[in-house]
Amino acid sequence: MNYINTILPIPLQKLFTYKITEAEADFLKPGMRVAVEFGKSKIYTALVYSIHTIAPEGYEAKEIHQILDETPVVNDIQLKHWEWIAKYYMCSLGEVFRAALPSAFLLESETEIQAVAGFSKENELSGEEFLIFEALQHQSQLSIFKVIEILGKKSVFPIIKSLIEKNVIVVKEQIYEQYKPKLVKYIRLKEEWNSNDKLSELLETLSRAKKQRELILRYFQLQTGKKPIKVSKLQEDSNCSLAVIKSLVDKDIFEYYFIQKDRISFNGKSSKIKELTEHQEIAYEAIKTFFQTKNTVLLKGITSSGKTEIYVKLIKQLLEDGKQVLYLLPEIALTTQLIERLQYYFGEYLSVFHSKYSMNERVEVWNNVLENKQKAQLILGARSSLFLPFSNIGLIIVDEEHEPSFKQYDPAPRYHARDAAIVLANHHNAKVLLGTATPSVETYYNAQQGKYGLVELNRRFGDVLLPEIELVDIKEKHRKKRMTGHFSDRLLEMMNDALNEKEQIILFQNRRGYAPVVECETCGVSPQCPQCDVSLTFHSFRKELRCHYCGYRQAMRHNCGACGSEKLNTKGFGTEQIELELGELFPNHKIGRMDLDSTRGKYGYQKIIGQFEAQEIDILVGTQMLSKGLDFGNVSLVGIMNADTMLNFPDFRAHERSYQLMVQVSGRAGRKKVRGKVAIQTFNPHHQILQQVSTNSYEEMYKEQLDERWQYHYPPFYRIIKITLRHKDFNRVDEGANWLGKSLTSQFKENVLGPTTPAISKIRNYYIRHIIIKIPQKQALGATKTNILRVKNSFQAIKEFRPIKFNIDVDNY
DNA sequence: AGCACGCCGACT
DNA sequence: GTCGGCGTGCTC
Repeated sequence: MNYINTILPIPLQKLFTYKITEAEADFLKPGMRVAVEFGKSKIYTALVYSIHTIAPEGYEAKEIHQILDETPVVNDIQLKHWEWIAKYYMCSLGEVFRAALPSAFLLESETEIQAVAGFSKENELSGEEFLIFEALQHQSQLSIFKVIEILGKKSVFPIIKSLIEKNVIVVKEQIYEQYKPKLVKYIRLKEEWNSNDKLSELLETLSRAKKQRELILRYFQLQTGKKPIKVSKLQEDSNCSLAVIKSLVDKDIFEYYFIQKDRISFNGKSSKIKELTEHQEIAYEAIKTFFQTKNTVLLKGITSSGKTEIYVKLIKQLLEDGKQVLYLLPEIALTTQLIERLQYYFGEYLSVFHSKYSMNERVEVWNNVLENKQKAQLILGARSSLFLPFSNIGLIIVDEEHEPSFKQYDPAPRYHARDAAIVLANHHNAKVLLGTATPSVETYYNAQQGKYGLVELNRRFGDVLLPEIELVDIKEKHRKKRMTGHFSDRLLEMMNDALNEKEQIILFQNRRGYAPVVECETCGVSPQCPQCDVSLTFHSFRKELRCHYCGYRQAMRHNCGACGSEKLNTKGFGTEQIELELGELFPNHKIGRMDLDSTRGKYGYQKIIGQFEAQEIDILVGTQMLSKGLDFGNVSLVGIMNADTMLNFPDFRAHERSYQLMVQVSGRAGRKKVRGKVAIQTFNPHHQILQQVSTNSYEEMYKEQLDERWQYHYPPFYRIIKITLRHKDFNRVDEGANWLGKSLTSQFKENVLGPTTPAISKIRNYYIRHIIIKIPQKQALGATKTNILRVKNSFQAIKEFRPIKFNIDVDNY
């Protein structure tokens, strides 16, 4: 007997064994997909993990339903990498599988019912059964969804069951492959007309059809280009209707044919690579030298120092060596600006992989990488492109290495793309280049320790000076009544200067400080979300209150829900309000806003950037999004509205993050020619991080942060694993968390923190508890994880605790 | 994770 | 008396 072990896209640790025939055993290889029945009625896409002849004990293996691939869609290196991810990040292989494959590869099954021919005892059916029976007389099959619709209720299964028993219907699983190749319709002359002397004969026959004759002539004109002719093109050029073309096809003169088209195609020319400046050249050589002895190199180059040019030169060399290159960057930095720039150099080798791409587009990129096609030699993508089926990577670039968005938080696998990339590169024997102006403390530590090579680039391109940073004390400005709304007189003065010079301005308002909370002036109560432990935020656009955690919304009310007072005040400020204030302060200038709300949709965001680039917008207000990868030549002033909200955020990385964010945002100022200016408004200008930002002292910031990390047992000295418990019943999570806390403490002693209640203690009606486990460097990581899993098992053996949702997040930073 | 099975309350 | 609530246990 032959069997396969398969990975199913579910969070279960085990592999599942299915029976296959001998022929199937010969055909199947690890990495191919099969459709299998799982449970009573569900069909899943499973991935073949191994093929063997060992019969499982204790149960009878089911047969597979169908083989879905001719050749593997996942290769051995990927499987090895998945196993590392599952083990390191403490999740199941199934969860990695689900995250890795484009959703179109995970086919969906849908149950359909069909009538059994010849059933006539209609009077034996109940009313509802009859409804279904009758519907099936008009349609050959019905989906369960339709049945629900017809009966107007959710629990239709008993009725379907009874109909099956009475032999009225049968159930059929309909499987859909979601990927459809895109076909383009072309047209050509039928073979028999394809010679010169036939042409006159042809025109003769059509002597009475003027339009058709014109069309033929136009066709010949187009044909001289020797390229296939699209139907749409012919139609457009000839100005004829489709009917004319169709009648020629009907007359057997033309025929249609189809060519499978890639949705993502590049049409343009690539061009020569720019010469590197002297400093870039030195950095480039240093990187190459390090690569001889180190697998990972950190390129620490200040903003606007031209890191991209160095990447480009490295990529070029790798491509010439016939290697694949993966260029990872945070989603928000994946802007058209950068894509265009790289397309300019590597057009025909480049594919982009992006969550905003459609399912079909993603499958195409996947297949191109799998087949190692020319256009998939360089992949530009966000963290999930790590899962593409590379066979021959030579280099992985992780740009903006410090970006927190490289870490996936939910759902599992909770992996960090930078760290997973380093492991992936090892599997490929490839190199990793981490690039950033502001390395994360962990990475810089690794570089200092000699684990990574370190290359610095401290000159801006064209030797433009770093922006001049000014701290504005708004506490004092408030006291002296020099504030207009949220703007200090100093910031306004600088803005006026810039506008007079016809230069553009970026104002940065951190998302954390976004929430404009409504508060009653009489009793101090502000409206809360009924499902989460947060205040609702006010959105003036729709005059409503919203919860950012669950999406709950309600109309803005005019009196306080607690005391009835009509004195409601909006506290806090967000991008929206800044935009409003700007409208009053600068009525003659165009103002744009960029945040999650204003950039919905695939192009919403490009549109705003486009307008700003074209200098149609003078002042752009925005959140974090603004700090990444955007390059605007005419921006001379950057204003940070309030630096304190981010500094005071309760997280051991708050200071590091604030530093990074402020430096990145400041980097938007004065990228060409003139030296830019940055104004940072704060209540606390003596804060050491602000001082470090204004004097550009990364080293000092790093040392200070590292000291704190050492003192308080944080990474890179200790590793952190965070456990989250969630349940709708407050007492149950509370008891569960206490039990778990005790149990873990008996294992790991003082290295267990908590259980703690997070600042937002309830989301979507689920109460939350956190427990943090710190792991000293000398403590074995693998053994620690095994121990944690053991405790988890005994936790879940207690039946009151079993319904509590249990998440493990390894390296939750 | 889904999903079916099974055992208790509020309705035709 | 049924419908439907969600606790429990299993899935090759």
